[in-house]
Order: sequence, then C-alpha cells, then structure tokens
Amino acid sequence: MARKRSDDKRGRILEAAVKVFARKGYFGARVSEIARKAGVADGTIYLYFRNKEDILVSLFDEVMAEHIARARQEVGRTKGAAARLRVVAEHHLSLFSGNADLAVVFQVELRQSTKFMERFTATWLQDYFALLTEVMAAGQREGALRSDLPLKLATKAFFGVLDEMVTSWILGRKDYDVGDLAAPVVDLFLRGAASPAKEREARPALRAVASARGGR
Amino acid sequence: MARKRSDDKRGRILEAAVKVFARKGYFGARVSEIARKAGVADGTIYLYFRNKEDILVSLFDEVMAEHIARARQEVGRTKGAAARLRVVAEHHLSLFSGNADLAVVFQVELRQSTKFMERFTATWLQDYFALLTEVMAAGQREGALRSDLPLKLATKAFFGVLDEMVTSWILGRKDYDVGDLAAPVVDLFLRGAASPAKEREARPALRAVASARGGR
Amino acid sequence: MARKRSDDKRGRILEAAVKVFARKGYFGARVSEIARKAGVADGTIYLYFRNKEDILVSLFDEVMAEHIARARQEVGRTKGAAARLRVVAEHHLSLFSGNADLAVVFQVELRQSTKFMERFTATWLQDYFALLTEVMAAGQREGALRSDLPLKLATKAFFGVLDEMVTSWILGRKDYDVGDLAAPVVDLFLRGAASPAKEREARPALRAVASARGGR
Amino acid sequence: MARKRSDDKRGRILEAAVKVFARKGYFGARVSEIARKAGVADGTIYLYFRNKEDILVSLFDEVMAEHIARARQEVGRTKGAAARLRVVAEHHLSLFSGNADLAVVFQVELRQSTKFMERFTATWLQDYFALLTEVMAAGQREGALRSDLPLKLATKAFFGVLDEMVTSWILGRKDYDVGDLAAPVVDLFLRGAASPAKEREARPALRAVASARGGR
DNA sequence: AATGAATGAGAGTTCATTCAT
DNA sequence: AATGAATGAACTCTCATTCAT
Repeated sequence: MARKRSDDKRGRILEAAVKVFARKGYFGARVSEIARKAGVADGTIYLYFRNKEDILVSLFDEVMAEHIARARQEVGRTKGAAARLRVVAEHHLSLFSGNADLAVVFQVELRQSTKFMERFTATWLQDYFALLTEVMAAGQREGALRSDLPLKLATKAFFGVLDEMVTSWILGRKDYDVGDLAAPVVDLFLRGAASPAKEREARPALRAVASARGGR
Repeated sequence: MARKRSDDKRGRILEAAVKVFARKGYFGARVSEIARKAGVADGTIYLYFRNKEDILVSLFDEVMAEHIARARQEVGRTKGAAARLRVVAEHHLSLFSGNADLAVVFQVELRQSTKFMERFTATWLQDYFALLTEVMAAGQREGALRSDLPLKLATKAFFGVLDEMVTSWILGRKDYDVGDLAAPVVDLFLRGAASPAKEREARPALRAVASARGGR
Repeated sequence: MARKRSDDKRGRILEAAVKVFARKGYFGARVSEIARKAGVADGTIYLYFRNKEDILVSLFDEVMAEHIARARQEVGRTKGAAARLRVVAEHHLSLFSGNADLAVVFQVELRQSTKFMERFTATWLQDYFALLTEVMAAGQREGALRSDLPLKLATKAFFGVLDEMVTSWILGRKDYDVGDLAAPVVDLFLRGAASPAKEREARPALRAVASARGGR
Repeated sequence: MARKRSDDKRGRILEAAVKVFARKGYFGARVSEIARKAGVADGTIYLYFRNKEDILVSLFDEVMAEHIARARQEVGRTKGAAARLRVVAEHHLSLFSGNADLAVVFQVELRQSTKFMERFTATWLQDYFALLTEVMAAGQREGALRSDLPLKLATKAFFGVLDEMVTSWILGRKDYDVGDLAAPVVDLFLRGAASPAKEREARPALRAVASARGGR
C-alpha cells in the first residue's frame, strides 16, 4: 500500500517479471529486460525490490497470499469433504488455467533451487497442507473419508496430483482447460482406481505408515 | 584401450557432480569444484562432457535408462495391476531413498528450466507414462481397475503422487524411508480416500474428461 | 546529453588501446589493461565497443575516414601529378611520423589475419587506391606521366613503397622523420632508378601487363 | 638432416602447418589440427619443434635460407643491374606464385607481431636488403643507375613494391600470375612513372636524404 | 521518485604443452 | 620415436547493482 504514487510501477514490474521469467527462466532473465518491459529504468526496479530474487519471491508471496485466503474462505462456506476438496482443486487449477506464464513461473522457475523450495514450503505450502489436512480430518469425523486414511500422506498425494496436472499442462500443448480437471481429479482421489467389485486380488491391509509424518 | 590411465574418471566426475549440484544448485555449481571433488583437472571434465549442461543431462540419461529398463523388466515378471503398480512405486521411490543428493538433483535441479523439463518429458517421462498406462489398461481388462478410469489422468495422478512423495521427503527432515511409502501410496491410489460406506454425500458421476488427453 | 559524466571515455579507451596494442600486439593485449590505462572499469569498454575486435576496427575506421578525407581534399586543391603525389605521400607518412604506436598498430597489428586484411582492403584501401589511380590517370592526360604507365600496377607500387617506408621506420631505430621521405620517394617513383644516360643496356619494351588488373 | 628416420615427419608437419596457418591464422591455428593433418600425434610435434611458434619460425627460416641462396647465386651469374633486379623480382614473386598458402603465411601470419617482424628483419630481410643494395651500388658504378640514387631508400622501395604485389595478389581473386609482374615492376622501378618529355613541371632536385639510413 | 552510465567480480571453456606408457 | 590423455593457466564478456544527477 505504501508507494502507490504514479501509475503502479510495482505492479507493472511484477507483470513484466512474470513474462520474462516464464520465457527466459529465472537465471536467464535479465533485470534490464524486465525494466524495459515494465517501462521503467533499470535502477527503478531497486526502488521497489531489494534485488532480482526479491521480485520472484514477492510475486509468489502476493499471488499466494490471496490464493490461500480465498480458498480457505470458500472452503469455510462449503459443507462436506468431497465438495470442499473440489473447491480446493478448482481454486488451485483455475489459478493457473488462464495464465500460462504464471503457471510456468510457479511450476518451474520457483523451483530453481532448494533454497526457493524450502522457503516456499515453509511459508505457504505449510498453510496449504494444513488446510487440506483439516478438510480431510473433518471428512473422517463426518464419516465421508476412511477412518484409516493416513492424513499426511493423503494431503501430499492430493497436492501431488494437482501439481502434476498443472505441470503436465504447461509442458504440453495446453489444448484443454486445466480447470476442468478438478472434478475428475477429486473423484479419482476419493473413489480410487480399483474396481469396486467384491472379489479382487489380495488387497493388503493398509499398513499404518507412521513414517510419513515427515516434515515439509 | 583408449583412456588408459583413467580409473573411471567419467564416473567419478558424475558422482562429484551429483554432490555439487545437490548442494549448490546447477547454476551455483562451479565446474572447477566438480573437478576438484572428482580429483581431476578442470580441463579433464571437457574430455568427457561437452559442457556443464551435458554433465547434468548425461547424469539424468544414464540413471533413467537403467531405472526404466529395470522397472519395465520387473513389471513384466509380475502379475496383477495392484502388484505391478507397487513394483513401479517401489522402484521409483527406492531409486532415491538411499541417495538424497541424487534425489535433489532429479527433483529440483533438473527442473531448472522449461528447457530441461521439456527434454525430460520428451525422453524418459514419456516412456514412464507409457509403462504406467499399459499397466493400468491391462488392469482394466482383467477387471482389477475400474472400467471408467480415465487412463491419462490416472497415469499423471499416480506419477504426481510419487513425485510429490520424493520432493516432500528431500525438503523435509528425511527421518523416514521414502521407499516405505510405496505400499500405502498404491493402496490410496487404488482404494481412494472415501469411506466405502453405503451412504455418502453426493458422489458425482465421473464426468469423462476427454480433455485430459493433453500432451506431456 | 547521453553519457553525462563521460569526459570522452570512448576517446580515452581508443588512446589506451593504441598504446596497449602497440606494445603487446592485438592477441597479447588484455582488455583489462586497456581499461586500466583508460581509467575505466572493464565493463565500461563494452558500453562503447561490441568487443575487443571492435576496438581495433573502430580505431582503424575512424583514423582512416579522417585521413582519406583530408588527403582527398588537399589533392583537390593541388595541381599537377607530381605535386599531388607528393601531397598523398606527405599525408600518408605524416599520419604516422608523430605517432609510432599508431604506426605499429596500423602496420603490424591490423594485419593480424586475412580477415582484418580483407576488411581493410574492402573499406579504405579501395578508396585510397581509387584516389591514387585518379591522380595518375589525370597525370597521364596532362602529359606528366607516361602514357604507357600501367595504372593499377603503378598505384600498388606507389602504395607499396610508402607502406614499406613506414614499416621499415617502425621496426628500425626511428632516428629520422618518416615524413621527410615523401619528396625523395615521389622523386624516385617519378624519375625511376635508371640513369637517364643515352646508352643503357637493353631496356625491354614495357610488356602491357593486363594481368595486374587483379582485385585488391 | 638429423632426424630423417621414417617418412619425414618433420616435413609433413611443416606442410600441414602452412595449410592450417594460411586458413586459420597463426593464433587461430590449433596445434592438434596441424598434427591431425600431418598424420601424427599431438605430442609428436614437440619432438620436432620446441613449440607452436617454432613451427612458424622454422618454416620461415628454411624457406628463406633456400630462397636467398638461390637468388644470390643466380644474381652472381647475371650481368647488368636491370637484369639482376629482374632476377631478384622473378625469384621473389615466383616463390609465392605457385603457392598461395605459403604466400598468406609469409605476407600475413608472419607479421603477427613486432616480435616476429623484428626477428624476420634481423635475419633474412637484412641479407635480402644487402643483396639488393649491392646490386644497385654495382649498377651505379657501371652507370646503369643514377649516381644520385639514394641506395637505402631505393632498396626499401624495391622491396616494398614486390611485397605489395604479393599481398595484393593473395587478398585479391588471384586470377593472374604474380610471377608475370616481375618485368613490369622492374621496368617501372627503373624508368619511373614520369613522362620522359623534355619539359615537365618543376622536378625538385633530389634532396639527399641521409636520414633514411635508418635500420631495418 | 527516477534515471541509466558506470562498475567489477566472476566463471566456463580452450588449448599449448607435458609425460607416463 | 611415438602417443594422446591429462593438465591448468588464462581471459573475455556479462549483468546485477549502485549512485551521482
């Protein structure tokens, strides 16, 4: 809210950065190119951002803050685990479905280094996982989800599926709308791939995997 | 014959590179540091690799060639969709479970750029997806998997889950064995998260998502 | 306007380059040494020149452009082939007589490679030869020069003599002024070395050498 | 004569070097390329030459030793200044006329640096100049050459003309034989460019240029 | 607040030369 | 004598960042 003088130079820089990062990659992106695309002088970038990395990090923080807040809000207004998971999936996928450049930045460029990954994990991914875990735990309490569902594992799995859908989309021809995958993804997650037939080959009892409690 | 004195310099360089890439990141890694760690002169690197990027790409190609071949082989010896998916999951996870540095390189460094990602997709990921799709299609034919299972989507989902397990593991405290997650992951994938109870809230029919036919 | 602070950085870089190229040779010259001598940072060089080669080429282009223009101008103000040739010779020799470093660069460094030589030939040498040929053709028309003088050959010869005077001077002790050679050189070129005596040994008729029409 | 074991590796290396130096330039030439073209191992080069520079210098020394010896010999068998100058010119030009690669090496590559130039001046050029000066001094004594001919200047001039003919030829289309220029060059040198007419514009007395005694 | 000329550290890669075989 | 794998010094150029204006 601070520097909102003239015509939102900060916003223009972020927009330009998304484009340049998406096309050239973070390391390949030149600060001067971002400046040119944003219509400002090189030095001006440094009035709004500490350094090149701060542009990427800020971009991510701002998009995520809003995204999570909105997802959480709508989840709050929704009843039932299945519906709630659908809400999350729809939010997740639609965040990128209209903006391939942003998707590239989030799926590829932001994962440049363990440093970024760890920061990303420590900030919003943790929140995001907490939201998913809450939804699932509630689902268990209300009987919609299996009581023996390993929550941590299921949370990561759910995220992993959505993440792969986005990555797969940006690396492919993008001739479909990722947003449309929300329903089938949730359906698969809930019902599983196995045929519901009575007799199937030995279905091993779910070994409680206390191990997957691991961080991230 | 050729490289007489060399006691597998090439292998030593690759090993050193895994370590350095894992610790410093691809861009942060210095060729001279790899050379030092491998116990060779800087110039020697260039007798075995075209350039820095070629080290990363070769590393990936060689590990993957062997990995896929072995997975495919054991899948061939195994019967039943569930068992086969477990084989794939075990291979995938155990590839990294003993080698966190390799995991970092594959999960993080190799995804530096869309350029790498696209290469990776075009080469082995395509093969890997094909293997998974075959296994699932066979599973449908034998009645083990739902006949309305969207194969492309399920393939990506299965991969996405495994991929996230590895990423999550390397970014966390690594105080468990990722390899142990194979069984629970496959179980979740097959049975789904939903409670098998008769009455659950509206389970929407799986909308055939012809859209997810997209590339990658 | 533009480069505000610059007190002719470009000029200072060129001056420094002449010194460094003359002392170390083009390949032996270090860009950082030129920068140091010019009192600028290494990177600054690249604000004014595309690369190291561009420094050499620019140097040559700028000196030559002015040199040829001035020679052509004074030739235009002078009457008579002999006087005009003297003007050219004086210009040529005096260009270097006060500046041994520049002479070294032009006589030695600029001839590093056929690439430079060809460029040099294609640009100003062609102009220079044209000027000389014009002067001589006019000399023939006015009767001052032999009508059977092979113009192309004579042009090259005249240039060759001047060029050798400069080269010889820079490689020697430089204890005389090359500029003073203009008059005797032109005199030799005009009168020839042979004794004007009636009886000399067989003077073979000048075989028209259509062959020397060759390029350059 | 020393190492003449197997099949004249030394000669093959020199031949290969002429080609590579001519095509790539001295600095651009790779020792390994010379080795490859000569059909020997890289290391073998160093059994015959101290280093890369020594290849160039040896090449030049050997060609020159023979060239000068032969020119001097034939000059000894020839009578009259004009004929002798023609002998020298013919030798000079025919040395290169059949071998454009050698010409490039001698006219361009050997002039890489003042270091080479000075060595070249100190060794054979001095000899060559001495031969020319002797021929001209004898010509003066026998009355064929003007008694007021400045010998040093005339020597350099004669060399300069020949040198330019060769350079001009290699940089041009080479669609004529440089060797054919010997006669017209000598003719021009002897008779001069001026019309022999009685009345010409002021012919300034030749100012004795004691100064041009300078080295080289 | 904005500019953009100037900075200068930094690293991938080449290649002449060596020397164990 | 011959080899060629190994060496490692050396250098141009880029580009994030600064700061005088």
